[in-house]
Amino acid sequence: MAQTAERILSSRRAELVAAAARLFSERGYHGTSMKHLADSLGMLKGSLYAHIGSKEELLYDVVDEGAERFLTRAHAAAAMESSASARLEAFLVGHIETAIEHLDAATVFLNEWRYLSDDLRADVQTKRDIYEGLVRGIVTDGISSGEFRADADVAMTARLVLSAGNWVYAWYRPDGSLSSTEIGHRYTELIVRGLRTEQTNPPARAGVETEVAN
Amino acid sequence: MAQTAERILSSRRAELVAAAARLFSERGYHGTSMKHLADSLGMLKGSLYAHIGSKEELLYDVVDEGAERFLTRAHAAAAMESSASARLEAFLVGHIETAIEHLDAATVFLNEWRYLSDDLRADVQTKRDIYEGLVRGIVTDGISSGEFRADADVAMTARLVLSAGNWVYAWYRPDGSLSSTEIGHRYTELIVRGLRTEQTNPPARAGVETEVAN
DNA sequence: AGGGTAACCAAACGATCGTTTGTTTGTGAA
DNA sequence: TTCACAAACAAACGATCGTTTGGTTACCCT
Repeated sequence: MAQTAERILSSRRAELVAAAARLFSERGYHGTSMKHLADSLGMLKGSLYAHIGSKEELLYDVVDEGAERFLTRAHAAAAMESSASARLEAFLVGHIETAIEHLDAATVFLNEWRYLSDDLRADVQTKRDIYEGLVRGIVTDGISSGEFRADADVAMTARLVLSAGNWVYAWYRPDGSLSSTEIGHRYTELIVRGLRTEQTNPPARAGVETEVAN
Repeated sequence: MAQTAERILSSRRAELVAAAARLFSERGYHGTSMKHLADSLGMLKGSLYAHIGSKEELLYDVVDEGAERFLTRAHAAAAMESSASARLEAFLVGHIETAIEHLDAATVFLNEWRYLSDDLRADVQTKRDIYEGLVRGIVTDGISSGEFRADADVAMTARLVLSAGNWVYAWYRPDGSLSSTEIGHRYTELIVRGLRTEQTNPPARAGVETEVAN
């Protein structure tokens, strides 16, 4: 990838990418003009081209930055030496923490990546496939270890986890009462509880039944 | 709403809206020009304005059409006289069937509605709030009837259901092996299993574990 | 046969699009 | 003091943007 060298050398360029992430996430890629971007940085649109090659290159940088962040956290979660439930929780919590900490880049990664040209989009697609493979691997591990139900649908379970995480950007507001960690924890609880085999269910059983109304 | 009358009278207009739904879903609202739209219909861009008032009006029509479809199905599901699990399944299956049957409008409804001007977007936001309220109502009913765990998180559960349904557009391909009904059914199973109180768990317990396939 | 009308064309409007070019400024190293 | 270099300006490029205007078909109703 050609722009790695530039990215290391230029610090001003990183500011451009950060500003682009914010604008692309708010107004969309096609809804953001180079003048918008230049205005937000207090310069003229032509001056941007001292730092970048094209508008699309900017989009790729934002999207790829998002992809790399998600992948890094996911690899760490998948490599943990612990139960599948714990790894699934680490995966989902990591995903949601990443999405919220870098909400702009995550939003662009999820919404605007499809406007990349074929070559660049294929790059991103590869990373997305790897990402989904990591979740599926965790679920598969949980099944073969007996931790999860043997008849669990791996693909659909992985999709449910990703759906929960990927939709956070659409409803999360920074002033909400739940931390990103707490959100991930609660989602995981909901999902994992339905995945467990009976003997691994949490013990508190009699206590629950006393609270049943009706 | 002013354009209802026009919508009834003109059939050609409906074709414009349908073409706009397809293009907006593929290229995004800002990525679709009036020339794109006119080309797809074999006419000149200026001629479009015999049928519509503005490009944004077209976006609103597509988005609102999507919102109304989701709401209609959801009201029907919520009004069913059956268990909360059954209504939750009807809701989610209805959502996913609607999303897949009208994939273009659903995609635009989910992705492009934020580009509406403040007034029109507020209209849509109201409908989204009602929609979310319907899911929460079903979950709340399930808790107070004892069908769902008393400590279930209503807001997060509703969000999980909506996340699962809203993300379908992002991965579903018509050539896939699962029908929309089946997708909704499997998601519901995953979610509801984690919601149930213990005594309402499905009976088949020993038989499940023999079906190790996947 | 004539009037109405829906549908569309042809041409243009000013504004804005992403990008390029040549020049000027400020700053630190030699 | 000079040189180098990064950063930004000033101005323009052709293309395309959403929209408007005035005129031209073709068909239905009576």
